[in-house]
Amino acid sequence: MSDTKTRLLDAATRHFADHGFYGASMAGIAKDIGLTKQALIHHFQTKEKLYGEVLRHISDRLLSQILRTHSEVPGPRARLESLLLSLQQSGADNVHDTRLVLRELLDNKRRAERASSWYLKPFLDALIALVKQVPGWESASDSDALAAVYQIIGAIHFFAISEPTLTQMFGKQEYRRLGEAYPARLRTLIAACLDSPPPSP
Amino acid sequence: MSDTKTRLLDAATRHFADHGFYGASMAGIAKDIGLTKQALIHHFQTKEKLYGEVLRHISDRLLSQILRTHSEVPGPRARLESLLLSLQQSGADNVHDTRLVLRELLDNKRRAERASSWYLKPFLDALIALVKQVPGWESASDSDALAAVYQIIGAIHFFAISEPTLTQMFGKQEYRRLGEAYPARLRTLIAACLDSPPPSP
DNA sequence: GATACTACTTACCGATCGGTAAGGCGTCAA
DNA sequence: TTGACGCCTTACCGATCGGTAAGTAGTATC
Repeated sequence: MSDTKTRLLDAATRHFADHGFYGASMAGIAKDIGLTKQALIHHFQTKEKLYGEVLRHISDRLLSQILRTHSEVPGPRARLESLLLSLQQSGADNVHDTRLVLRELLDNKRRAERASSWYLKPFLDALIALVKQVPGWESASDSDALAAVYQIIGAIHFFAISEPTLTQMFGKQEYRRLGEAYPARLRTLIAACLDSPPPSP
Repeated sequence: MSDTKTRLLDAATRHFADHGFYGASMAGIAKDIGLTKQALIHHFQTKEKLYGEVLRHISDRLLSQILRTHSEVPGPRARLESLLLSLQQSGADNVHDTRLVLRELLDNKRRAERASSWYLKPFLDALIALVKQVPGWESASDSDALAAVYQIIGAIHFFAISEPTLTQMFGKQEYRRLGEAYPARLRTLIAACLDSPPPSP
């Protein structure tokens, strides 16, 4: 991919994350790197296609990076924990991506199907399979496994998008402390979730 | 408040939750209840003011209802649990509200300050104070208390907005089971969070 | 040197946006 | 009967939206 195209894609990711699909304008995205709207259209044809490319780009980053680098961690439980912690780290590093994922979830109409067949579904499937390998969870239903892991994902994503709000409410320093305390608490949260498997049917 | 105004406010809430501030149009909101755009403008002057009224309306509902009805529950721990569970119930009953809150968090620019001084701040302050009354948490810092409770809120809100996506991914029946399993798991999550206070300084 | 292609520009289009102006209609008061 | 007011309409405005058309500069191919 050409350098210009990559820079356009990055700018688009930022704008879509900041203002949503409707709030972001083609002209604004292009202007961000000193080009005109038509240069952007030249590379991506339509706004919808541009948005699709942005999503695909994010999906590639998240799924390949996270799912692959943890396949060698020994034991389902350790692997699950490592995977979720790196999801948190990834969310902290790439806030724009997380915010876009959340926006996708909120736009439940025509876009919900895109989100499902895209980012969340394969990810959740992998997590559910992993949970059911953890001792005590072998006979758990899919919904129980999903419920357990969904709470953790919620805790991760919600925190990831809250940086500006929390910073403003409690100050920069307090937020920094919060960011440091969070992974540790997340680890105990994961442990607690996995230590209390659902009653066997 | 007149009946028409209430209906306009409800329609606006729905549209803002579904499409965001920029995606929602004044004409579309008004048309939803068989009126013209100018009737809507007549009642609320501008789009910004309408949006502000929608937020205030939601804030009133959530804060008064949730915070007040649980002040009589005995003991900080039971009160905290009851409060969070009713937050979950409220999120399930009023999905539009939750989705609007999440959108507010995502629009971190000029709107973040509104979200903080509005819905989350008093709510979080109350929760932090409550956590620090729980046995074992008396000497905890604000950030530790906040981190603990923020995970739970994240788990609640993330699940509340996921209904359409989860339904589509796993089917209606599976989602129903998930919705039934969630409060129970939430209770164990809360217990786990409060049972592991941070190390005293 | 002609050709063709990529990368971009300016100029322009119709549609839609939020908002203004002015007026019609019903109700209530004087 | 008249005037004032609330509620809502049609008509219209400028700005901005995404997208099209046509053309220009640079570069590589032959």
